[in-house]
Amino acid sequence: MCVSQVKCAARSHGDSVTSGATRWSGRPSPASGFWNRFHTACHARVVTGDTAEPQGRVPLRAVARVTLDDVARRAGVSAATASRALGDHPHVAEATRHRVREAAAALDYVASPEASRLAGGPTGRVAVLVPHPSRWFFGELIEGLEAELRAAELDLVLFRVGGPEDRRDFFARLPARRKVDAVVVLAFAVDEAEHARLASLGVAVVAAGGRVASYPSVGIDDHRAGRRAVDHLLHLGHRRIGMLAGGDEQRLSPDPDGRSSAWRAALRDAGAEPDEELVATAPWSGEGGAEAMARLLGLSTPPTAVFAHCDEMALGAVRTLRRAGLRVPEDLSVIGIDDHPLAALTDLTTVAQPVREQGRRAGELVVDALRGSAPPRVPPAEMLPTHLVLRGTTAPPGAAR
Amino acid sequence: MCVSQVKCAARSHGDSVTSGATRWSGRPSPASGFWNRFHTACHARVVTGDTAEPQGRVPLRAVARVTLDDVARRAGVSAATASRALGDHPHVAEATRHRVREAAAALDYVASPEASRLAGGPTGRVAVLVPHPSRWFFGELIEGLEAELRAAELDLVLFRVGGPEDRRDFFARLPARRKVDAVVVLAFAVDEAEHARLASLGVAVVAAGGRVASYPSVGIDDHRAGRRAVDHLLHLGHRRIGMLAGGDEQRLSPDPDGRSSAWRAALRDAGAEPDEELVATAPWSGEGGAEAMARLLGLSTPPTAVFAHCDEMALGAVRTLRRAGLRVPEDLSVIGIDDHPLAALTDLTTVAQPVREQGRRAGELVVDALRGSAPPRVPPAEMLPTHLVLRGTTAPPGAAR
DNA sequence: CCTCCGTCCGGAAGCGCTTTCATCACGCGG
DNA sequence: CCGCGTGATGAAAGCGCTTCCGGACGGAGG
Repeated sequence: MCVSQVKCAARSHGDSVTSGATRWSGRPSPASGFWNRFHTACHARVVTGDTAEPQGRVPLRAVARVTLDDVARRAGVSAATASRALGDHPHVAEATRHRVREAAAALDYVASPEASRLAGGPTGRVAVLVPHPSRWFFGELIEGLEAELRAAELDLVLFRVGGPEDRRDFFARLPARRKVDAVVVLAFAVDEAEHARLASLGVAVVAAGGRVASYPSVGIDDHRAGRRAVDHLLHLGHRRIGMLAGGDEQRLSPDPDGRSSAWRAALRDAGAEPDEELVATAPWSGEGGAEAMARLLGLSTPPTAVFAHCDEMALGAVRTLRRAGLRVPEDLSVIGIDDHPLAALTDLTTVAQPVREQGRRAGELVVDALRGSAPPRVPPAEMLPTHLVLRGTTAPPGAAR
Repeated sequence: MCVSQVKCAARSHGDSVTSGATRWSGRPSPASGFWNRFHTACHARVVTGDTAEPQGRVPLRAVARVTLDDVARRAGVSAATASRALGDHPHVAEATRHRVREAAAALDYVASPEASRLAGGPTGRVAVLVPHPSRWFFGELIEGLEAELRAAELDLVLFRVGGPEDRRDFFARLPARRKVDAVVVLAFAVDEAEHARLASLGVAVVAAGGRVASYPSVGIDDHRAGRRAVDHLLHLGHRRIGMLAGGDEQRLSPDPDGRSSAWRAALRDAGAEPDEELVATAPWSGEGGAEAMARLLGLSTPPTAVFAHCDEMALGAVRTLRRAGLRVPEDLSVIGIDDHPLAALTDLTTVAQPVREQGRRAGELVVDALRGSAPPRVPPAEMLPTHLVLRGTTAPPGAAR
């Protein structure tokens, strides 16, 4: 067929190719077809048959591979010197360094990351472990992280580590192995065994969107954020306050009890004994919140206000309430945490947290770890500020006129 | 300080190290500190001073680097044979292959991607170009893609290509260069110059979330989806139908006119001349939709229904309407496209599209391109089905009792 | 005037893998 | 019983880069 290809090497050695070898390179295996076509294009020649490629789908290799040697030659120095010059090593004459830089720029030279890494350099890659990329919170975190990593010329490799089996699989196979310089763990707790496994990667680890002991981390103070929310409801006069808690079977939250304990503490401080009956646990989603809210409505004495662990859950609760014919906030107040963009649209009162900023800071921590000389004695655990955003889903109890 | 390190090599050659060399390796440059600490740990020894690391932050390198040679030795074969065995090449005895596999498994061997790539193999990495990772649509696309790529043991490298300057920067610097086997472009159009640049990467290109001529792609039929939405409104009896169009300065949508042209065509087919006054263009966001809706409300004769290019815009519109004291759908109907999870929560009527599935299929196309032998003559352009989801934001005009 | 010690640079040795080429053992028809 | 094709294997040559070593060179110090 027109896709048959023959190695130059084989060709250049005359027709001494054995039929076996020819068969092998002529019939691309499932794993080699593409590589023949693209990656070894510089060694390969396409032997077009009668049905020549109509689409102009000839090998795409358009840029010639510029190597360090090319740069060195152009600058009139050796490859060793060129490498030193580009790598900002000392003991290179200023003039030489300049010449090499110019040559590199002129040739549009980009070091091969593979060769560089193989010879002892860094990979320039950072792994990001994320439970659920499509949730706004994680998307936002990633966005902040990406911006920072890009500025540092690091690439972001995404690994989804969602359900328990994903998680097991990841830590068992450790696909990030030998592939990255650092790992960022987004918003989930890492247990002892996993910690050990991660440590065996021999890379820097940073946590974002929550705290992980023993790693540098950025996050918010969950307890404080929770207090802000519950205190707001208490301040409005509510005493029977329900809680829609994010389920945490997969330890998605490093501080699963922060928000929950805040609810208890706030109620106690207000002189109201927390009633565990008012806690409904469900997945961190709109559906979860809707379902949990329904459970609370089934109580003989439903709450007059609910505190949801996140905005999605809060919005789910609002839907359940509306469907039940209840008015928000007149009949029941709802507050969340996050300040999801849709919270503004749906007029949801919430406690805002700077999510993208958390990603950004995590990126900085990574860069520090990679570029910095000495790691800090005690891993920094940054807490970014949160603030209450008053909107239309909270009001004093019995506010209906 | 306690972080000073000396190369084993330098040490083993006795104390012939020059003071210059010592100075250089002893004082980690901004770019080398971390690498000394982690990556070249196997060549380095930590010379702890009096202030020994108290945190037990000794070099983390815990796993010994297992090389192909180790595997080969254990299996009692040469490295060449081991490589062939693991790479599924022919001409390897079944028994040998088996032995090598076992040895590799036992040693927990993972090929060094750098070395592999350098020697002509694939990188096992796929670049994903995404405009806006925190938007649900893209997150979902990424999630689908990731699942598929993971199954094929490919890593996903994320590049945010958002605003025009990002875009220019990306295509100018082409950071994916020499780093990936394929590129997936999410939901944005690629112009001629960019196409050429991408082609120069010498990798496979796939588009998802929209069509891009000359690349294999997956997406939905925007025109058809738009028709479904507008036809629904027409069917309910609306004739004065507004449109909240997603702004497309950055050519975020490969088929910018698909949804818009659907609106025109549907109206014409229904015997109503489309009134361009009823088109409000704004960013693809809740805020954008809210603002665009406000503009339409300012018309002397506002529409009785609006078709939004996406659910976020539709939700923004709903907020504007509520704030204006209008009831949805009694006073004005609203329909979107996407079936965003919050659409279900907010009872928004919409045209659902299988976003995650698009990501998944894009992943398959990538794998096909990489593993497949011959690229298809004409790049496949898959259209995934959409369907109308009836909820509570649409009703016949004047439905208020 | 001759060391000694810097600076600056080139040669060369790998990094861990894939692939080519040569070799070897085997079984077969002549 | 020899030559030869065939399948299985090993030795070795790179891939492009970083880094080590030592040589050349020049100025300071004896």
